[in-house]
Amino acid sequence: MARRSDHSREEIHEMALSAAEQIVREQGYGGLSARKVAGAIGYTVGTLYLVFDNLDDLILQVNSRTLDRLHAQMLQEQSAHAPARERLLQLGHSYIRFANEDPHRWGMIFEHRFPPEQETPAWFRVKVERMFALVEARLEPLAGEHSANEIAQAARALWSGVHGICILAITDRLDIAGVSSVQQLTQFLMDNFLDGFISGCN
Amino acid sequence: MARRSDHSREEIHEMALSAAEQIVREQGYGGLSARKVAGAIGYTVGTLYLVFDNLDDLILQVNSRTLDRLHAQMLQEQSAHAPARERLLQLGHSYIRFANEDPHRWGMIFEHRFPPEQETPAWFRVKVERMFALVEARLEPLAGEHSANEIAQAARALWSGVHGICILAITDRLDIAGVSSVQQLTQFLMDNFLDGFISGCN
DNA sequence: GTCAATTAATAAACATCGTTCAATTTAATT
DNA sequence: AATTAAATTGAACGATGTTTATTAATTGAC
Repeated sequence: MARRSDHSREEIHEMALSAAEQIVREQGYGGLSARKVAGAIGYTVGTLYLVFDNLDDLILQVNSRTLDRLHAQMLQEQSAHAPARERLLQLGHSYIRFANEDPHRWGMIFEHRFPPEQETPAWFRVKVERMFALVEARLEPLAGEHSANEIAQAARALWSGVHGICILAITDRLDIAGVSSVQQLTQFLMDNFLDGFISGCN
Repeated sequence: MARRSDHSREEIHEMALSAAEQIVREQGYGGLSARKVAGAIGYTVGTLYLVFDNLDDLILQVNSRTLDRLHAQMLQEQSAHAPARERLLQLGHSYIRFANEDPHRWGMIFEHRFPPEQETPAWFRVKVERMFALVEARLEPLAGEHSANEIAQAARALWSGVHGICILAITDRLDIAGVSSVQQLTQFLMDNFLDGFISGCN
């Protein structure tokens, strides 16, 4: 096994992903290109294709790591002994903080379209599911007599809502400015939804 | 004023927008290119740049028309004499139906990023605002003693939620299939949010 | 009716993009 | 040292957005 440089295939793989992440952070999804990534790690384009199937593959792996970091941050920022409702709010705030600290990297998860007629990879869905599971877990102790199905539905509805606020705010489609306004709007959505869902008056 | 063909500048403008809309409908945002649009109307790329500043300009104008159609459809599908709460639900269903009937054209409104350091055009914000205004109007009679500010916030929170469900469903990030499931989830979100907001128990 | 001025439209060019692949350089094996 | 196999390159291909010099057609003046 001859190799010209000091980098193994795995090292190049890792270097490329890191370089791509930095490019996306600074220049966004649209600023990412194979040649930029290759240049940043001191190789040529051809080498990238030894390690990735294509750019979509590379992007997918960057997105995978972003989803992992997001999940880890949401987990870590939970204060273990707080009441469930507060922890639910914390999840929302974590999500928004994450998106706001690195909007391009977060955004690429949703900007990137899978090639036509190639469906979303199963492992990708799992990582999204994992996030809903976090919400479900905090929702459960609040759900009273709601069925498991309803809890699952509530988690999806609520979290889609948080995501909706987040993406509209970051892409400047809501006319609100600053993170705190977004946090506030999210809290408003969650508070009212939870009041309704917990149904203090049924 | 010499002209070679039978088409005025305005006609070419209109033809290009129509062609672009069809391309986007069939092939999505990523399938749109200046040469495709030019070819579809029997001209070359150069001609397009006589009529549009650049591709971003063309896309912006397509998006503008999509927002207009969306707004018109939401208005038209309101049954005038239904109670406010039902009309609110109708707005949500209209939105989802619209997105589902032409997901690519709807999606481009949100996929397209304005060039860096060029902020969102004011008229674009107005058209988005106009949609929130529709929601606010239906929310008002339900809002009881809530302030105008709270109503505005509720409209934004609620509609971001509907949008979030819609975009996650269409980009296949929610594991739900079919329009009716999306409608159902939306109704679930709205019902619970409204129950909370109207605050039957304060 | 002819000519000049003006505009419509094109075709070619540029830099960049994703992707492929024959050619080359390096290291390991014999 | 010669052979073999892998690592890496660089050039090529077609497509992209955008610009511009050139060509073609029409108008207005005489």
